[in-house]
Amino acid sequence: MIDYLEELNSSQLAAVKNIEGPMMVIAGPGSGKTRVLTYRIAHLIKTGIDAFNILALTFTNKAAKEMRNRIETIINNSEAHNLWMGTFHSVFSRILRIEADKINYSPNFTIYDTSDSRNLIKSIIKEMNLDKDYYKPSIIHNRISNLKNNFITPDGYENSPELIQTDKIAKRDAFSKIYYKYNQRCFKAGAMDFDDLLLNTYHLINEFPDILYKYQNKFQYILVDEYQDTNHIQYLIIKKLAALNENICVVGDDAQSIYSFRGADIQNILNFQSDYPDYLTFKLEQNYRSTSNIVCLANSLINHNKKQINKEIWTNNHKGEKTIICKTIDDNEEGRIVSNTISEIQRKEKTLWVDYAVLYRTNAQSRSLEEALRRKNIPYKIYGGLSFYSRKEIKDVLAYCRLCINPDDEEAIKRIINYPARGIGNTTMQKLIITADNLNLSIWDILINIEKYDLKINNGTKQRLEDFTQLINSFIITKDKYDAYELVEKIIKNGGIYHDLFSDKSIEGINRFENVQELLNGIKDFCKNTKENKLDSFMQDVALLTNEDNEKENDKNKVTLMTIHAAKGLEFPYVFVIGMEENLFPSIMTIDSKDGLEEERRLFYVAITRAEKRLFLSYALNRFRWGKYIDCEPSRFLDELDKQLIDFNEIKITKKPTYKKPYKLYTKIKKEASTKSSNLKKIDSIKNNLKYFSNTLNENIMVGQNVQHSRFGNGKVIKIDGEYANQKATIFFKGIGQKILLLKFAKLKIIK
DNA sequence: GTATTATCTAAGTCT
DNA sequence: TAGATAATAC
Repeated sequence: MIDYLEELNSSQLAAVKNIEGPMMVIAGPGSGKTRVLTYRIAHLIKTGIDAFNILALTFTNKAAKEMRNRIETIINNSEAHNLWMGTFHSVFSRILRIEADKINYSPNFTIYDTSDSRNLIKSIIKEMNLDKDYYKPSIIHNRISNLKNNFITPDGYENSPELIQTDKIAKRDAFSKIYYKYNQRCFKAGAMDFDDLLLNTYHLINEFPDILYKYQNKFQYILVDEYQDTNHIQYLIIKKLAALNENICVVGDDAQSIYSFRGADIQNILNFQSDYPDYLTFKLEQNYRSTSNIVCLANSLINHNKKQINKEIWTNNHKGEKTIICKTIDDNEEGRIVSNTISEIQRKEKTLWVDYAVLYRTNAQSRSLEEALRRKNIPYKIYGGLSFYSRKEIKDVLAYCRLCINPDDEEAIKRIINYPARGIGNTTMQKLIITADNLNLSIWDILINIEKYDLKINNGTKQRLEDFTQLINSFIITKDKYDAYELVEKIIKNGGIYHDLFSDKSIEGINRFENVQELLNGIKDFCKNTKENKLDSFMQDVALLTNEDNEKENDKNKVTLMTIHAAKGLEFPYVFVIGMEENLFPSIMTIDSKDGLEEERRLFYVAITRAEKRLFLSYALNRFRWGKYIDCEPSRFLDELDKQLIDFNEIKITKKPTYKKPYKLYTKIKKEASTKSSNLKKIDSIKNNLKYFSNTLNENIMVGQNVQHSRFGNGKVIKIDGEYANQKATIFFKGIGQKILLLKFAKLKIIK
């Protein structure tokens, strides 16, 4: 057994050993916060507290998983399995599924993700014939989400002249009606959105004292990580749950609060102090992560913020190198410089790729980076952006699955009632929705009793609807007979998805097919690893999954590309923060308000403090944004950094290559080629361009070579067909078999 | 009702 | 620029 208490410094040890009572740990970046949390939980269990009685709320599911594993090794038994540990959303959805009947939901309720919610709002706006210039789904949704997070129901909204006035001015008089309808439709569809998971949990424990009591007794020890990023509802729920025992430990850092847009409220830290007057504070101020230069640089930045809890972050680590700020001509050059620098350091210092991270303010910035890294054959992985689970083909398959579990799910029905095309169009769908809405029933209720209602549809359409109902029913009937994998396989085959995807031989089509295959593989793994291998179990938290939750083995040693938000809690030896420009970072949306600006500064603080050994900052004078080049100015944050800790422009600006930007060239060609124009001259010139393009990107892949593919792993090239951009390689992958891949999309790396 | 093409419009961070 | 929507032809 590891003697865990030996590995802590005095303040960490004090925080770990203080078992009873309310306590707050203020933990600077790199100060061993996760260590304190894991050791504290391990210590609780070691002193005889039952793991069943511990609740730990983390910020990501990945963090929870890692922590659980570490606790398991520390305490050397499997008791850690009994811990309740996860994000607020996943823990609360688990409680809600157990207690669903109390609030008139089925335990199999659906979780609507952002796009489900927005689609629903969009159709409500359409049904109400509202002016879509004033009623934009995303704005309405944000507003609803904000209200929910501030605990304001539609009725509460109606009672607030102030809120009503705000919407009146914005010409959104019908807002409260939309809000009301949205809730009603979610409920009827047996669905909760992300905010409902919190709100309904609050309702549950607020209105059912026996349930509150049950969980108060169960969760005798509560730990909350990243407390600075909890919102008001989360605060209220924790407060209620902890009220009986008051054994609550919150861990956070006000300087790293970066989620106010999601309702996070630093006020929660102050509330904690007034709620539990006899609380104890532990400050972790020693940074073990970064060089002293980086720690001082971060301090010099964050001192510009007015709102702060007093603390002094310091380190014993050696000085290290200065931070480099690099000016570049445009975003493409920025990408090139970053990738050149990475490969240079990698060559000199023999590091792993996983030691590098490139961080940015917005997801859109990843593109120029990707291009540069690919050109240098540097393996990378992008986090965030379009998640695997938000791809159309994946959502389609999951919509079938959702219907099997909860046929009332309106968004799922809308998604697939005509996918694959079965002749049920918009008009029919509108009739169904309106009838259901009028009768206060779900669409499925109408479908299964279609004879009973006068929908004014012709017999052909009616037959098609009946066929659809029959199809879904056939899955529902057999859903307990098969495990999740078998059932989804049946759905894909019988539902016509397989046929639809398989017949599409375009590049995108092949890609979609592969994605569905990957989903199936994921479900197969799930079935192998759990006893509860029915579809119900698989679907339970699928809406709460993110890309990080299904990390692949061969993704491990890669350069990380992610937003700063996503990088919270992580650390890397080498960190690049790109796009240090006004209007981008700080974002243009925040520069008008002091609070907004302070939050952006905290965000930059988070970015800086991810770095262990070296930090590189860069900005471009020109950036391709919103379809055109715009002039940029360096970020004001750069001026706020201590100049003594910085070297400007140490990286030499590489000579601009003479070729045009391949990406642009390619999209242009794709567009031209698809217009089927038979202008010979044009095609000729396109061919020449493509030749150039494919030569630059494919790095001369030849028969017999060993190559690496991001998904399939290592393989050998057997055959190459086609010309230029249409070049296809037949490759044999170990353990997977033969695949035909289009070279320009396959992102192959030659292995020597 | 469906598939294709032309036009318009928005543009952030995440569970 | 890219995604959504409107317009058009089948």
